[in-house]
Amino acid sequence: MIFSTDDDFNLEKIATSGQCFRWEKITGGYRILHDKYALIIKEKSEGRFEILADQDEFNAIWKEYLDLDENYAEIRKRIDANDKFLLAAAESEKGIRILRQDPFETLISFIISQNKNIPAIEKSVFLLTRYCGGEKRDALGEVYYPFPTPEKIANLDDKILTDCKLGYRVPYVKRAAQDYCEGKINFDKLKKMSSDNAIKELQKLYGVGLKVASCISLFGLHHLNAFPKDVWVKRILEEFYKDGYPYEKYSPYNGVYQQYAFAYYRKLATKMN
DNA sequence: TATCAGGCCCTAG
DNA sequence: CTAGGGCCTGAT
Repeated sequence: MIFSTDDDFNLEKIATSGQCFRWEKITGGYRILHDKYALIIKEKSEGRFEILADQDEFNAIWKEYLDLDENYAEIRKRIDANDKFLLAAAESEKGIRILRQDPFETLISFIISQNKNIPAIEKSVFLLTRYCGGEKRDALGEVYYPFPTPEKIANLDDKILTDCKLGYRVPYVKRAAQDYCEGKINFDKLKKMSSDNAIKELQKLYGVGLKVASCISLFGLHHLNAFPKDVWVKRILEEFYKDGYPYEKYSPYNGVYQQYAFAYYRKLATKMN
């Protein structure tokens, strides 16, 4: 089917934004893996997308995942006219959306992400899905692996997790899955909390610090106000917001602006080198 | 060979 | 409570 949108929606920008680790570039578009699902999507012309899914599947899964009920152009309009850096960042990076990813997948993926660059994260996540098996086929008949269930990960041998290149994160990943299985993590409850409180709760998990907890809040619980501070964002704050960052003014969309700023700054930084 | 990458744990002070 | 060393791994 085809769907159209006149809101910000750029596949490549989302794919490279660092919020998701299972988008694969294919000719003319992407194969998106999410939870146990797969979607083939291609942009046919400006704002017109072809997807290999029927209307029911689109409505049931992908519409929500791609956050198509949110209006990102409106969110961009709230940026302070004097905030030159953020205005430039949003103009350059518009098209990024905050996906509504599966919370458990997000939890595990961002525990894995620590001290890794994006290709390394993608590799580890892929290996984890492959070792867990459950082979499925996408609409083109190609094999993919669903994201493993908590039970599966909780019962994996440490040797397998090590083979996924998880290194010292092996016990973190395992314990997160076990905690979930034991009912110690309630994502529905966390979703209803403020991002600040959810982050505090998430930080109680072994191997989850402030940065990872913030990413889970933003990308897994869809708390658009969560503001992950990695080394790059810290540099942005030092360079452009010496007198303080206007979190209050940008509430409740701090996380969206963080994504623009992060992507833009990284682009500037890589251009320099 | 050393350093760093979208951090976190743990120990010392 | 804050600072700093150590840590799997892969890239440069």
